[in-house]
Amino acid sequence: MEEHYHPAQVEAEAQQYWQRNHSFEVGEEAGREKFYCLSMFPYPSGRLHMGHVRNYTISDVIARYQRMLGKNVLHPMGWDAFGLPAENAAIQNNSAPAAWTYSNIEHMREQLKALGFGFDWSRELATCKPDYYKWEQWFFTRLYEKGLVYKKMATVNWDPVDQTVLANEQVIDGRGWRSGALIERKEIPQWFIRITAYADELLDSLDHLPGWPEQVKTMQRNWIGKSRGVDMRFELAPGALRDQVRDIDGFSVYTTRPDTLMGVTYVSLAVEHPISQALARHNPALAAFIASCKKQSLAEADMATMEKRGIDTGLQALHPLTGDKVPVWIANYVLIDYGSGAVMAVPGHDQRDWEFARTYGLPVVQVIEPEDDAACDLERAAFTDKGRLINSGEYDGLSFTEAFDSIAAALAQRGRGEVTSNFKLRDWGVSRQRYWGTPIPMFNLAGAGEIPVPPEKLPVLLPEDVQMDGVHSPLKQDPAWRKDQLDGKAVERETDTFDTFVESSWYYARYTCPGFSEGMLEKGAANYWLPVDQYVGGIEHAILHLLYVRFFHKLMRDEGLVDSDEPFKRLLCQGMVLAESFYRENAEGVKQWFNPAEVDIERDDKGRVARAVHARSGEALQFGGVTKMSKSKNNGVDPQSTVERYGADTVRLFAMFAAPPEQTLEWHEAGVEGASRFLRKLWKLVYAHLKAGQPGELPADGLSDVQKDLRRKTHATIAKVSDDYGRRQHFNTAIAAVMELLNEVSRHADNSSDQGLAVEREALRAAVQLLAPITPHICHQLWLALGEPQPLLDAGWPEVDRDALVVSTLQLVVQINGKVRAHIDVAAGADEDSIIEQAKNNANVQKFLHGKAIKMCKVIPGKLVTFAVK
RNA sequence: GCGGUCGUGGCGGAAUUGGUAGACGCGCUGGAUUUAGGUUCCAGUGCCGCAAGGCGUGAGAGUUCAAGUCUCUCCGACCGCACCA
Repeated sequence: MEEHYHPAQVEAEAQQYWQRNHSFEVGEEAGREKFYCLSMFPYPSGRLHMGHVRNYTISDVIARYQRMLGKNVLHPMGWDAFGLPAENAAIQNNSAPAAWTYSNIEHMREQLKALGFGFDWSRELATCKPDYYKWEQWFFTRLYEKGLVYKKMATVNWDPVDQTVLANEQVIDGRGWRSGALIERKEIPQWFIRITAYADELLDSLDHLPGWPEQVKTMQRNWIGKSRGVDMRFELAPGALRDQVRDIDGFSVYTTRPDTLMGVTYVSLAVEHPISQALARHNPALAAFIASCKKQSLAEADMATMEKRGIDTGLQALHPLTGDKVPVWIANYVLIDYGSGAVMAVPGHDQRDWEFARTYGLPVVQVIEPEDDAACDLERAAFTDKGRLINSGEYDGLSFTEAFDSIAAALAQRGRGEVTSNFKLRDWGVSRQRYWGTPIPMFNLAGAGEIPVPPEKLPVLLPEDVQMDGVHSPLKQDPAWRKDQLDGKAVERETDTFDTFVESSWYYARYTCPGFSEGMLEKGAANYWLPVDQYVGGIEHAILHLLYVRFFHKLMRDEGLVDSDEPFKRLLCQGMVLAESFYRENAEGVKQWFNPAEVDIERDDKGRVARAVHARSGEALQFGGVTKMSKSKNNGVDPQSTVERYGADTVRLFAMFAAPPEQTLEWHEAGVEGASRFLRKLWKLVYAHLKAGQPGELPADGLSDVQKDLRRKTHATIAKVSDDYGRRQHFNTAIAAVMELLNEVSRHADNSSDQGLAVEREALRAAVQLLAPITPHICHQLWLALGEPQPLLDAGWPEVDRDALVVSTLQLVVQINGKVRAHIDVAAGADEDSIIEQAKNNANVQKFLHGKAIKMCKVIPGKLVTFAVK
């Protein structure tokens, strides 16, 4: 064994060993417990970032730990290869998205290998390859046959100058990012998958996912947004304007608060509502209002925070119970996609309606009063709590529940409404007007209608050798590509491509049989490995991706492809990676950001940052806070250069040590150095241990107290670390526990006897095994150095020797009125009375008990003795 | 705006079931060794105080013998919001 730790050499040797032995290539083994560990596959953006490193280190640690427990572990990797950035890069570099993507994959694969992740590379897949997207296309046509796919008009961001559709991301302050033109909303026909048909199941089966974080399940529940309410019908009142909406005689409204029905003072329609559209054809003011709304952002966050505006249509509707006339308005905050695109406005009891009514001078009527002493002043705000009805005629005095039922019954009796459930969840629009994606496998017919592309014509190939003009999709620019024949008739190919969430909704299943050419999934393999036992990925995917995947799994189940109901048993959502940011402001107030690697920090004697200075120029810089690593703040730390400098094990160790996985992680160079220092120390301890001689057999008894203490620490550490890996998934505390163990080894070094060496050997052997999932390279080498016959990967997990944990005395805390006043050592088996006696005899305890009456005295076994005195 | 999460020393964090707040690491201070493989080792380090002790987990209240942990109100930061992935 070398005296000094040389990470580059150690890591190259370990990686060569794994590669030579195909250590991570696995197959189905009947009768052996399997474990499928999956991390979210990366978008091949060009270089690995620290978020990737964190993600894959977490899943690698879990996979290696499960393997050491003896399981058959699948840990695959692939590429989420379609998407917008490839198109942008292609334009910039004047290359094709495919070429750019493939070269990024090559580079990133090497970066991943350098980090020593134990992936089964034989199963690697890329979603932009026809043998992958072919089955996605096939599956879509199956869904079409089942009626789970349909086409409808939907809104997109339209750049009127470039004549193209933009993603929300490409709209900045309401303008196109290239043209700078004011963006308009435009309705175009698009394909949808009927996720709402599975809304109830997606909601209900959340209750059967104990391995998912509660917050993710809550977010999904709220996103699905099931509510119970009443769907009711407002007839239009007779009047002059009725002619303009001749074929429409009313509209429906959904509300979860039918108890407030007597407080309705107007109704509001969405801009896209058929009545709004019809009236606008005759009314220039309405048309102008609608046109101005079309300039608004599509993003819901903007919709919710924008100024609420509206316009009176002049039309009136009839209240479904009283028959009173209420004015019909058009308002910019009414969503066409939720409910029926119309809302009944109750300004007294809905804050948004209240603000709208205040702005436009509409009446505010109170129909609910508080049941408790809650504040209710309709001059200041709406009263939105549930309460008791007033000013509601025959319903006065009813509670929320009573009023809900009575009013719903009255509406039903008149044929004006019924109790229904409603979902916030909307069907999944999968059409994208872009080139670099899976072509949607549909033929559009000359007149109207469409035909799914038959299986023998799949895949619909995406041409890879294209020129990007920077604005339009090459598919849409190429009339020849569109043309096809079906049964001798000319048909036209759909030129839209799929949302990339479609590819990422089933890749986990395809990993079980990536080369299968006879179908989407090979059932034997899929059902051996699925469901995934552990999924690891960013919290930013908590809703969309994770909901679409769950939906797809159920679709595949109903197609007979998989047996399970849910794709992922256990889910871990890791936090973001942050770093310090530094900038200098120039005379125009423009900030120039400097990478932390170029900044020297001067500290005061308390260790606080006193001054930050640009290393090369010596210029003073401003501190921009600790924020998410990003291009815009130039605070990304490059994994590759960090690996080259410190080694992969150090990078992995720091990533796991600096925070528990679900929290944000602050990347600090000094912390990385600390991790590196620890690995050198570990190496040195093993080296010194081996130099001291051969250990003897570990004797059954006759150990010194110091030796017993070290054995106790060793086995307590094994127990703690196993729990941290398996149940808690808190790897930072696992590492801290091993650090404590090694601190004890170096403090109480007793390598002068065979017996002492044996105890030390046991501790070091355990430490190497316990760290192996996190720092596999150095542990691989140290394990060999310790002369172990089996490779570490398959050496198993250390077992706790319960006998080593036995203690003869315990330290208890003595509290008086909740304050710690003494520590006492008591015999392990002591009874309560003698413990209390011993506590009372303690000098400091006596001082605090003196002259006081003991009101209460209690022993919490193994922890403390507490007195309450007066 | 809606939904979710989080606020603990100079910093990252620990405290797992209401029971010793600050494990482990970074930084800093002092000392020793060595000036070459990004040294190493020892001691100290929440704040106030000579000490006894007091104070202390974003702010304010509450429950309890006991609250970082439970409840309520408020403040701040972050994530998601359906065409970024």
